[in-house]
Amino acid sequence: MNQKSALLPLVAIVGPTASGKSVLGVQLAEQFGGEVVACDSTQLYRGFDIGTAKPNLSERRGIPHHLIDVLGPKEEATAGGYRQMALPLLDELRRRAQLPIFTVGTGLYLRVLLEGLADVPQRSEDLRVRLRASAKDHAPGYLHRLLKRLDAAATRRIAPGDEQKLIRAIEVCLLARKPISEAYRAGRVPLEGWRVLKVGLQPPRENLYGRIQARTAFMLEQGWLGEVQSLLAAGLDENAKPFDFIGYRELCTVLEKKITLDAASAAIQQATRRYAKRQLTWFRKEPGVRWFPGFGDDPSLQSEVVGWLREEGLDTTRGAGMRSV
RNA sequence: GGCGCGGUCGCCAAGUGGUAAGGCAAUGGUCUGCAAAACCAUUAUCGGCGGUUCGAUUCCGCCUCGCGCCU
Repeated sequence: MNQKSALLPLVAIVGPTASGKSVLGVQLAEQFGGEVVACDSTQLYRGFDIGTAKPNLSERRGIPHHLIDVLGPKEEATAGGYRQMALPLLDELRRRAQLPIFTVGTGLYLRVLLEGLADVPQRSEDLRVRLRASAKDHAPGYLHRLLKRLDAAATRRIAPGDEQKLIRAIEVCLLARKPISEAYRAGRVPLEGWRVLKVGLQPPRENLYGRIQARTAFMLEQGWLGEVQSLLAAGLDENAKPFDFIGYRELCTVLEKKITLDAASAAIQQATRRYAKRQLTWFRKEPGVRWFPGFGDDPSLQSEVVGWLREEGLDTTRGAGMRSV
């Protein structure tokens, strides 16, 4: 990293879905002269707008938003891929003296951005297909035993039933021709040159669940079902990755007349609650977060956040609060 | 009013005279390239009262609630 460049501030807003990260992000961008960077595995995809809660143009209030709509439905979002897109973007924002404000729904992506990734091969769909096939041909526990032969240390950290993680570990061992735990020991290259300020939104659980209910209804009013219909009408494969996002599968089922819209709505709310719960579990362990107990669209919470960021040395007097700290 | 069937965790649902499967949900957690994913853990004393019994959720009686049928 360039040692001569000053340490610049970077804001990351973490919190569960529907906690108001996007609204707060725009607010902070206006106050401190910044731009919003989505850190969300689903907002990456073009065409999947309503269900992924992308802020629309008027909600963006003229603030540039990045890393939204950058993938087509057939492309694969990955944590490493996200980092590769985010790093040059950060360079650009640094050059333009804009405060980067990440709205983080996908905790893994933020961690990978900040801490880096071990130098190991990417996923290989071919190899995965073969591994899954031979797992079917063998007795249960095959993948677990296979990994144990390749890397006993790694096996201890993965549950025998977690096929997804077993396959990834096996894949890395085979492709890298060395144990994955050895590759991990070599360390990773963290993000440098930025001082990361993490703002955590933590509204009371019951209120959050209420928001989820209201937002689901609102999304449906906004024409979510129609969005799904036109995606399918445009010829998109229903098996494309983004259709796995919360709600899209359910709404496909509604279009097939297999369930009612009300049933879909209930299922969507439930899936969203569970997702929020997992996010909270993840973020609770995120180091260095300054937590605020409420929603990002609450003006009093917003001013608390602004106050905290000022204390941390951010500058609101100019558009670009890019004073070195 | 009578007859029949049935009341097992928030929901669905097995089951046995010796102290209650499973699924879903919920909650907690794990996670270095599918993460809005995947996985792991935890959660009941069987409608109420009494009887029989060494021991009943399981057998008997009464009560209660639900469903169906009949008059």
